[in-house]
Amino acid sequence: MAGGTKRLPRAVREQQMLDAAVEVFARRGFHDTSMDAIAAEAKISKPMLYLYYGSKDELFRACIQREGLRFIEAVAPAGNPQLTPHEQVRTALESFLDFVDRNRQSWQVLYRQALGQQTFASEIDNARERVIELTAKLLESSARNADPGTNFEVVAAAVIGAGEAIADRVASGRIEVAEAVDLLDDLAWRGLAGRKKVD
Amino acid sequence: MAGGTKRLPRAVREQQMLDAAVEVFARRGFHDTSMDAIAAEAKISKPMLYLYYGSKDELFRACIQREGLRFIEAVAPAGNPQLTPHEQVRTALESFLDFVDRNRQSWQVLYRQALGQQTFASEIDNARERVIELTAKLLESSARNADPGTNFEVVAAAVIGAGEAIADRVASGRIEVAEAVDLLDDLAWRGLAGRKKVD
Amino acid sequence: MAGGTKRLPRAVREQQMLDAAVEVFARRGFHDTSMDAIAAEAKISKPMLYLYYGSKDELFRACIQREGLRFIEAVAPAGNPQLTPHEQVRTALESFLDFVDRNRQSWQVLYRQALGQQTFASEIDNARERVIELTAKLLESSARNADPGTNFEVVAAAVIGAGEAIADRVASGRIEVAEAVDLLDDLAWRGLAGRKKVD
Amino acid sequence: MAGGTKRLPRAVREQQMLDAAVEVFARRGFHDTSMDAIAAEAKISKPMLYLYYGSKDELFRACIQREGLRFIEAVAPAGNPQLTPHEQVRTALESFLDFVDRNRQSWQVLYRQALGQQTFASEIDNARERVIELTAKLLESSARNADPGTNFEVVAAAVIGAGEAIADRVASGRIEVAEAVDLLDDLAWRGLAGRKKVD
DNA sequence: AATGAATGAGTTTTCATTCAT
DNA sequence: AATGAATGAAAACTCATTCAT
Repeated sequence: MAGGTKRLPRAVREQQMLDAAVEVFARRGFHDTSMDAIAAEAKISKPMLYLYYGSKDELFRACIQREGLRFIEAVAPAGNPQLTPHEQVRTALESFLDFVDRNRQSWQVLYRQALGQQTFASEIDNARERVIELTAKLLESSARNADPGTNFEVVAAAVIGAGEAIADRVASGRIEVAEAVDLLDDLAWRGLAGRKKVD
Repeated sequence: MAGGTKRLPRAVREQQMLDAAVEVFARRGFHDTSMDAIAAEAKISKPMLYLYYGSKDELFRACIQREGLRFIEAVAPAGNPQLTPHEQVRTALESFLDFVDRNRQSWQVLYRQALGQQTFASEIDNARERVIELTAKLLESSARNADPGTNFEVVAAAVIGAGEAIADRVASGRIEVAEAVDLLDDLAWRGLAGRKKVD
Repeated sequence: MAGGTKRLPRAVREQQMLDAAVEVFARRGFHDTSMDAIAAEAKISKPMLYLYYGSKDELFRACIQREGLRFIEAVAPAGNPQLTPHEQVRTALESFLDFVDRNRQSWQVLYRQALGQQTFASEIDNARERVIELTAKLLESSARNADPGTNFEVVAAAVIGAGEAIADRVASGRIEVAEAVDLLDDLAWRGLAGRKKVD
Repeated sequence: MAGGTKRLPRAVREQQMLDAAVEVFARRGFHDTSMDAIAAEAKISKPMLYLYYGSKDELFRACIQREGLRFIEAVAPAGNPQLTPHEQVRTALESFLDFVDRNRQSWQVLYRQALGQQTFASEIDNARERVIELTAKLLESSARNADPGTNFEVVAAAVIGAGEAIADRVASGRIEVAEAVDLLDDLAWRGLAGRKKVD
């Protein structure tokens, strides 16, 4: 009677499980999260977890994947050709930091942490590289007058890196999204020297 | 009489142990490293480890601390007042990436990974904050003409974040230190828009 | 409408299941065989298996029983009164080893293995005892001139034991049926000491 | 205080553990024996078991090995050149069945059962083959007047097989060692047909 | 008649950690 | 000062078995 034991279609259960997994992984970290804990959180039995995801690793991988997708989906729309290059970059930044702000746990623990989990670092790096590529394209089209030899992918990596650092500050509440966006936008566009005049 | 059981002064033993610990933690990651493995690497017995460091956590903490110090020591000299502000920033960047290049394991696994280890994230964040503060000062004195309201600490965080991202690329051999320094220096100083002309 | 869910008469289903069970038990061993695997092999659902056989143990028992029957059926015809005693024994041997040769898996894994499965040892022993009794009768009538006090059942056990050992060698391909039959026949009839002259 | 927790030298513990393992494996069978049960029987903790033997499989293997050695040691002395061939065979048989009689558990479950444990069958077969070789040599030198083409190894296999079957009857108390020895000796030497005249 | 969905109960295995010497 | 011996506690994973449909 106690609410459990419902027969749910596969797809629903899958999400229910991922939700629980993300939640607990986020709260306690990968290694300190037991399958028992996830099962409990999802209000299902452990074997279900294994039935659906095969192993703890796979489950975590699935979490990363889903969150990665959501992440990309949140940032991608910035690439709207209707906007000027500058606006596009700004929008991307905004989407990014906004996503982090609204998904602090996912960001702080899933993303950051997975990088520390040898086994999954590549998964994360893939997602990140996709974001970097996307960003590189934005930058490329937004900085037409830049040095033609510019390696935009690396520049994008740097910019994303800066964004990540700021994102951490957003996620930990040390800075507001709006302020962060302004700062990064400004910094990216005009650099340190040009914060008033040019060097 | 036979091999082993040498009585070493405390300080020596401590380093011997930390060396071993860093080595193994770096190679296998925090959770996948057993105290057994560290003891074996240090060629001492496990109880010794506990005698000196009390617990695995403390031991790891000690590793972080030492590496953090080395890190700061490597970067600090950049704050040489004899150099122009620009030179100081450049030197700092160079020291930073150089350190990473020469200590890839420490960087990639100890530093990055510790961030994922809930328990130690603060340790790392402390070290990082110190670096950020240092950098903030450098930036502050190197950008005298900047907007007076500029929050240099956050800017520094962003710059360090960019640096970290690039550092990852250095550590994984995807980019050379020299090139990375040039790129970051250029990016930081003139921003995206100013890479030739102004926006 | 689409594939599956055929309604089959009980008897057919039963055989289909036993076939699958024997196949998988033989390939992987009792404990390493999951009900899932059997259901998959039989292309039916697990509950079906339980509906028909109640439990894994019962299912295995059913396998043993069926194979035991086939076994007896293969050997029994040797008891043809038209044949001389010697011929009968020889024929029995031949049938036995021939059965093993043609049912290597059944022999090597089902039979041998079941002996190791505490729970089923008795099942096997029963089947074996039936064979031994059969053999004992054959021997009794084929060795009219033997010591009248001879305990033929034990002799039969020994002979069957020898047969089993040789059967293992047949099943593993280390000896041919024909050669094995000759050897055993000779050995049984004349013993080690009398291996010079003919019967 | 409760008797446990003594510091024992490695060698002693090893035996203590093997004793317990053999005991429990024998009583319950390989798969139905948990490491917990063995640890309890040995009055030590489970980790010790793993420290010394690495895994359940290895532990079982160690049991087989030890029992196999004891087995061989029990039978080997029969190969005393002072005895006549006939005596040697008889002594071997006697040692064999005597060993089984005095080590019923070892025989009935370790030996028989291991054969059913896919993973260990080869271990057992090795031990058995060694016994067969030994026996083959005995037979060869005890049956000088046999057909020169005789494949003694196979004959030995048959004899040992017969012996095993009888051993089972000994182990289950259905026949006395003495009677069994006489019967097998007689059977082996004179065969079924020759059960009238004396040696 | 037939099955997809679900789980209770257990197993092996691994560590960080501590005595007794 | 130094260690071999020992363990409590927990985690991942599996499987026979049963509902609800």
